[in-house]
Amino acid sequence: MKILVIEDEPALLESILAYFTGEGNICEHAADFASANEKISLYNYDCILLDLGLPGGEGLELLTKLKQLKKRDGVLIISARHSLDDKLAGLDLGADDYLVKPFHLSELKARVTAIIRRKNFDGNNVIVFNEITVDVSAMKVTVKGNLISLTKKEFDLLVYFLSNRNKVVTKNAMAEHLWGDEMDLSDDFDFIYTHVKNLRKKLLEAGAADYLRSVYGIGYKFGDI
Amino acid sequence: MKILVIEDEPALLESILAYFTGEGNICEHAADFASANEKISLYNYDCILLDLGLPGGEGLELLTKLKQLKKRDGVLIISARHSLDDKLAGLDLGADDYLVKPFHLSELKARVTAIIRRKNFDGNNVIVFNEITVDVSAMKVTVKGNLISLTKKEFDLLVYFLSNRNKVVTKNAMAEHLWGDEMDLSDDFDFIYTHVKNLRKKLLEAGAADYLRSVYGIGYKFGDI
DNA sequence: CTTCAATAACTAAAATTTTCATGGTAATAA
DNA sequence: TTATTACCATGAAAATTTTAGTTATTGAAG
Repeated sequence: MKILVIEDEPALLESILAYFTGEGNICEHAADFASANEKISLYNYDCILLDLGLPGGEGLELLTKLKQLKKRDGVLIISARHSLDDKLAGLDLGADDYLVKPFHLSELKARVTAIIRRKNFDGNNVIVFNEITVDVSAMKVTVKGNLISLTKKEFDLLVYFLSNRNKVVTKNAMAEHLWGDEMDLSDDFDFIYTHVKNLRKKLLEAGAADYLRSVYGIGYKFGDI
Repeated sequence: MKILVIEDEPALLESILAYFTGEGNICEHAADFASANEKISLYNYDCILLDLGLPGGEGLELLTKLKQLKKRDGVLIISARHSLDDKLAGLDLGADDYLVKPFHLSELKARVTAIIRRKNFDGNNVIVFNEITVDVSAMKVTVKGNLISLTKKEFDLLVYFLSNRNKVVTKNAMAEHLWGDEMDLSDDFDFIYTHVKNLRKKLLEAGAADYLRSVYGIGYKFGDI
């Protein structure tokens, strides 16, 4: 999953990033209002971790902005104890949850997972698409009931395709989702073809129908044939 | 196991903490209402030891709070003799057991163990998984009926795997469970591999099937092959 | 002092990701 | 139509990352 961490305290930022990256997520971060504002305007995230005490601006404005932009990123407010009012205001402005500092990283993870599941998978952790099922929390994929083994990139790719089923997804969007801002989008990331190929092959070999179509010059469409 | 000790008398708190930590549990503590309230809201514990005579608030409210939060932490009330009514009220509010001061630590431990067993293992103290059985209270593990000897970490690891069988558990989650929040989760704790390896080896040597799979980049999965 | 478990450090092995080379296919324009 | 170009598919090698396995050090318990 793709997560944006907006936090100005370096130590906390680092440990959050290390934790979520270690869990296999794509993480980006912003340490001040301006860069946070830019990130949320330009990109989409599965979940945004928002610390309200930001230098350079009022964190709550970011929530307003998200609403204006009609984005549907999940937002978890990380609040210092004294800013209870901000916290409640944040929920009013559309944040999905809040967490009071200090907290355990596992608690943070649990809440982030809950938000993502609610937003992306209607509260389920299993996506079903014809003969394909994907258990997001257990990282398990079955085709016609048989478990198949995917690498992380293949898995992420499949989840991304499935949460955008029947829609054309651009190569840029895929790259952005799977590699985050480490990826220079001016590069041509041919290696995405390799991952697509490998995923495709494993699905077909397991007996799935050929749901993945390439869209010349744009990207791919995964969905009903 | 993870235990929260809510107690304001320093001497008693210390001895309880020392005792349970010495038993190999992960312990946290709170000495007043506010911090207790925060802890129980944010985190989950296998068992909470709750002394009702707390500065800063009414301890029984914590039970109400737990119920509101739909938490299922075990709760053992540590009651001064005179507060019999509170004690009974506590049981009404969902506490699992009570213990009148003064008490022997061994008595306390026995009750805590009983609560945890009831909550986590459906009243059994034995987890059975194919040819592996784990007696949680006796810390005994058998494979095909033969007793094998595990160290504390190996044992905890096995119990953790078994209570998350067939699910991918991340290295972070394992670290959090086995070492609590003392562990800096932004470190890479390679030594966890050593414990995994030792556990794996002992199980295999005792004739168990190879139930433990590593999940590249994420962690491990213990379960049916 | 000895022993054993926990941790650390390091090397080897394995798995994954990326790069590279090549051939094919679709769009575009002369 | 055909040449040209950009794009996609594939196989395999290379690079990187992650895990396994060894051995050494620390620290506590007996």
